[in-house]
Amino acid sequence: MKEITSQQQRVLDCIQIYLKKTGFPPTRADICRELGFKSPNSAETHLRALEKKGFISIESGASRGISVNNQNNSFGGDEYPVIGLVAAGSPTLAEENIERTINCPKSFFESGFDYFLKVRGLSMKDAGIMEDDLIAVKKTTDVKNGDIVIARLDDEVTVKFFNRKSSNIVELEPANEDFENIVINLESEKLHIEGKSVGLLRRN
Amino acid sequence: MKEITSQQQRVLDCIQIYLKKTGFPPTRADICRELGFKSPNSAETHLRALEKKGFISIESGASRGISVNNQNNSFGGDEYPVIGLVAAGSPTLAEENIERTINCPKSFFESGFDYFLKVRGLSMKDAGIMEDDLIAVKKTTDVKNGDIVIARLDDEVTVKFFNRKSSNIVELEPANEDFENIVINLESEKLHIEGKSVGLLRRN
DNA sequence: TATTATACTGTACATACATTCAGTATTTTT
DNA sequence: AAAAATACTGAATGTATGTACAGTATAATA
Repeated sequence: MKEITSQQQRVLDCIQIYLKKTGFPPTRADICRELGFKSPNSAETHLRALEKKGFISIESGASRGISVNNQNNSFGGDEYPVIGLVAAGSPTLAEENIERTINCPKSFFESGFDYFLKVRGLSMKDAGIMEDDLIAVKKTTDVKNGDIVIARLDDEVTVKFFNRKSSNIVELEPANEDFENIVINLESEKLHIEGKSVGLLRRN
Repeated sequence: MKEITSQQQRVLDCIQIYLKKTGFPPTRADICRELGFKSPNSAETHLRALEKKGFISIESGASRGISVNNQNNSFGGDEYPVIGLVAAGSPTLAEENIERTINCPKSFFESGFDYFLKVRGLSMKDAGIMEDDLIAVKKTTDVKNGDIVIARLDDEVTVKFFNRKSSNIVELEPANEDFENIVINLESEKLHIEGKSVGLLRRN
């Protein structure tokens, strides 16, 4: 795959946007209209260049016979970051915390979600959450008792069941008898709820 | 969305298959070729019916101006069937066994996969597989010791660890101390390996 | 019983579209 | 310094394609 020029990139983007908007590829004239060209041959030559470089395929003679060569097609879905659950430090979306990204439909986990969190340890094993599992996290502070939450205590981030005992006592409960409940007095300790688990992804 | 007739369904399927294969919608003539019609008007009338019923939209005057009205499907992935793990009967892809489908990128689970299996029971809970989890199953008989396999014994389908003890003794091991190993003598009993687990999906 | 929807074949035609040819100009590569 | 790639305008042409019109026939509604 040779390098693409900026104008060719504009044409490629135009094709993908048109495709997403209408469901079918643009004609030469459509591309001209979108990008302000005045001759269909402007689009034509760009298409030929894109084809030569391997970015698209053109079905000869067919109207709108353009297909984008993108096997790992990220279009339509989104790239979601995978964040490592480091012992210290919050799971922010800062670039240095992002291990990689996963392409996944927006609506994949019912209530929508913001990122994947890679699990360390077995403190939630009885809830079926194992080491290296990816938890789909929705950023929210609106959590109910029984929710699996991503909580930050000082600089420690953990995944636990949320259980509000009283107005200022919260228990974070593991799902593993080898671990103990974390009891937090909100008056003396600072608890930050990063979000809650809305799903899980495991890849063998 | 009114009900679709079988012929209209064939046309709709044809459009989606064509779209997936080529990247752009078919012409009336293409549909005729695919489905054996001899007049472009056959395709035309079916398209009009599908449009009237809301399954597709047609851009008037535009070549190949067909778009499938499928809000949760503009994604460059595939529809994978979800099959219930019924106590009796094999998890075939027969239509009556398919609970629903999930749209998911082809490459979502590394080695590729064929369908999702909805888990019943807790026999694999220590492996982090809980009730109602969806196991991504790759159809294969090439399994190694330690793989989580989908096995059929007579008409019983189970998910267990695979462990070949000798040339004709296979053990299927649960991951839950409340359950016991299933020892199979291949000479007297018939074991069918449906496939193996290549991932897991859980939606809260 | 009349009417509408379904399910086709077959012909015809205007136009939407791909594609080629002829230019001009700038930049990059050889 | 020559050749090739990039980046356009503008006009022309053949055909790919949507679409309307004319029929035939059966099943489902009203």
